[in-house]
Amino acid sequence: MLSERRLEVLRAIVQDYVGTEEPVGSKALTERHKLGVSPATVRNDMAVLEEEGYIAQPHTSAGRIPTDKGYRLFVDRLAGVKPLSTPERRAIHNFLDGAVDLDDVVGRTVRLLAQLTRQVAVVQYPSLTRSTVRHVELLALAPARLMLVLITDTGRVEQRVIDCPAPFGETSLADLRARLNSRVVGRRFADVPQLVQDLPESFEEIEDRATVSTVLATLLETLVEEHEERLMIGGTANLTRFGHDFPLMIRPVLEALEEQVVLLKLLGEAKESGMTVRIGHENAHEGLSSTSVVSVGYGSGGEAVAKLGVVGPTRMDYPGTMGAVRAVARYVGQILAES
Amino acid sequence: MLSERRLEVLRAIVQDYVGTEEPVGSKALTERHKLGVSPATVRNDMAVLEEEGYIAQPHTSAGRIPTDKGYRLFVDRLAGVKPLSTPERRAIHNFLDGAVDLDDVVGRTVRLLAQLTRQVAVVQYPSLTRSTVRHVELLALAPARLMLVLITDTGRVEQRVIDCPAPFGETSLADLRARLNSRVVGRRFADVPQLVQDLPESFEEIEDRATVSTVLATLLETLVEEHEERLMIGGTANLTRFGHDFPLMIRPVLEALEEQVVLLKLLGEAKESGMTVRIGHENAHEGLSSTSVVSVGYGSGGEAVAKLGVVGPTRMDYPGTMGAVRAVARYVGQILAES
DNA sequence: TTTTGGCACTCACCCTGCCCGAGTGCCAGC
DNA sequence: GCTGGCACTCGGGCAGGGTGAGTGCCAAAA
Repeated sequence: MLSERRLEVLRAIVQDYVGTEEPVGSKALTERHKLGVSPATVRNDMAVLEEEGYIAQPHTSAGRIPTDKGYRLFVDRLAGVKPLSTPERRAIHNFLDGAVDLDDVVGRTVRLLAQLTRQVAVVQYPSLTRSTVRHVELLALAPARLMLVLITDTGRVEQRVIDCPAPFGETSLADLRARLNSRVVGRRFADVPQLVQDLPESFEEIEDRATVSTVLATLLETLVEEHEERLMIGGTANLTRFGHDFPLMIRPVLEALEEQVVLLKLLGEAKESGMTVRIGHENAHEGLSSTSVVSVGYGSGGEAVAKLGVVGPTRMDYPGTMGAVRAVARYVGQILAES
Repeated sequence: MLSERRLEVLRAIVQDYVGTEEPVGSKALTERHKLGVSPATVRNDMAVLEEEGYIAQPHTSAGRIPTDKGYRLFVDRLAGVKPLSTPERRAIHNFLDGAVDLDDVVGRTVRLLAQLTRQVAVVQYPSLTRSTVRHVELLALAPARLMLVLITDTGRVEQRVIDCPAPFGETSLADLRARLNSRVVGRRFADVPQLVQDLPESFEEIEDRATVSTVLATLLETLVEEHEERLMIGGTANLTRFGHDFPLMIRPVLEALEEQVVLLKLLGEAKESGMTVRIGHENAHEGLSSTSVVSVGYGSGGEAVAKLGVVGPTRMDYPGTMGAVRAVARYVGQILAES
């Protein structure tokens, strides 16, 4: 177990390194922080911290920098979540109010987060499976061609074109539309499959049954597809503030960010409730091994419908970032609840 | 007027520089290209080309690199558009077939373009004003709250929540929906304003008129808003291949790419028909002064509904890039026409 | 008039050796 | 257990010399 003072030294190292981006030595530490001990003592403490794997030296005779393990300890035990300042809070409101639709909300959120944290922001669209159905619309584009439009309570709209096996009358269409809606509106998407499974049988005409089956198949497919998970990223220009070695770091990170699958997995791995911080190599993806990901769920009610977060260098201001991420998530939740 | 051989020298310089990314000297030129003259002659030609502003030296006693003006001449007079190879053509088809909706088409296109050109790809969503109306849907979310859903022939879907001044009956709603659709379906969005301007008067109830006005106002607003112009970008990881000085270049470019407004203006400035190539400082935006933008319109019919293109270093393979951009645009047009 | 070979010149780049200073580890003393 | 002192290490910055690609110019050849 590390003594109180050693923890204090670690905290000081993390704070200084985050601020200066340079390895921090014992002398500088005692000057900037009131530790009440001499550099020599700090050196001894540092030696212990290094032995335990919390800090490391880039090379002999350089200062120390925190390791992933060091940041982990810092986040878990040494740092709180810094609440936002009033201007920042006001900025969130100003920025997010006045969004006209879901795309707009997500777009604004991503820009806001990027600006606030000065890092790369990632915002997931509300998940279909955790939303409820607001309306299902069926339009005849041609006699044997339908368009299915799904609208969720979170404002998300999905559409698919369906090629039907046989022409489908306007009456049957209205009928199907009505039955479909009466069954699923207000229900959660996750429950939809079992709510509609007997629909085809309730139609008399054989051709109609076939068409109904096709429609339902498309509907269900729309619900389960991985494609349903969309997200938006922004603030990639902040990658250039990664540090002096950014030319080396930036490429794998950009590549990882381009792979939506990777990002979705990243967010998916985060805890369902509360904030998640994944530091450096804790991230499964190779290219992100020198980044940290701070993510949190957001939603209109108590329940999270999706996640959002930021990706930045492991050397980031954790308290501030966590504060911004949490504040934004809360307010986006409110916005969604209102619309 | 430059002699034939001097043009040939310029072409050789551009080709070599694009390939090697290094200033090209007279000796290397005569070795790699069969110019039929000695290095000394080439040197004289280079001196002339430099005087005319087509090439420049980074510093005394280095080779020459093309200037923006040099690239311009190269693109206009010296280079054709390189047709794609069969595998590339097949890749386009494989990649783009099987897209389920418009988002998917745009997303795949952007990834495809980025991969093919190894540069940053930008794809604009089909413009609303140039599309035709496929359907207008009005849903009652609450007695005095409607959702307006617009569907275009290009598969684009826009929605807006409308707060009405007064409750609106289901009958009136159906009535409005029917009238709206009968007037605008199949028409171009640009024509919608004048097609619906007299709608409010045709309703008897005063309250209904107010609501109808509100709905129409929202509808028209949706059409004209700058917000209607959406786009998607991808392949930003390719920025890391910008050249040795990429750390300096990448930030302004990333910043410019984050500003959708900038990109929209960029595409907007391009010619309506045919391919547009803007080289270096020809781009209005400061941050893009060392990039070139190759863009072209695409659409389902003969008419362009939106544009797509790539952003890359001025030192790019123009013939290849132009070939890829054109080929992709053509095929996306086909896809849209089919759906 | 144009092309060519020759020649002196100019830099960017690389390698080397050097010094400097920040930072360390260790040890003896408090 | 803390502190001050001291020798040691090593990265970074700076100056200097060599190298080579590339140039401009000029006189001779085509």
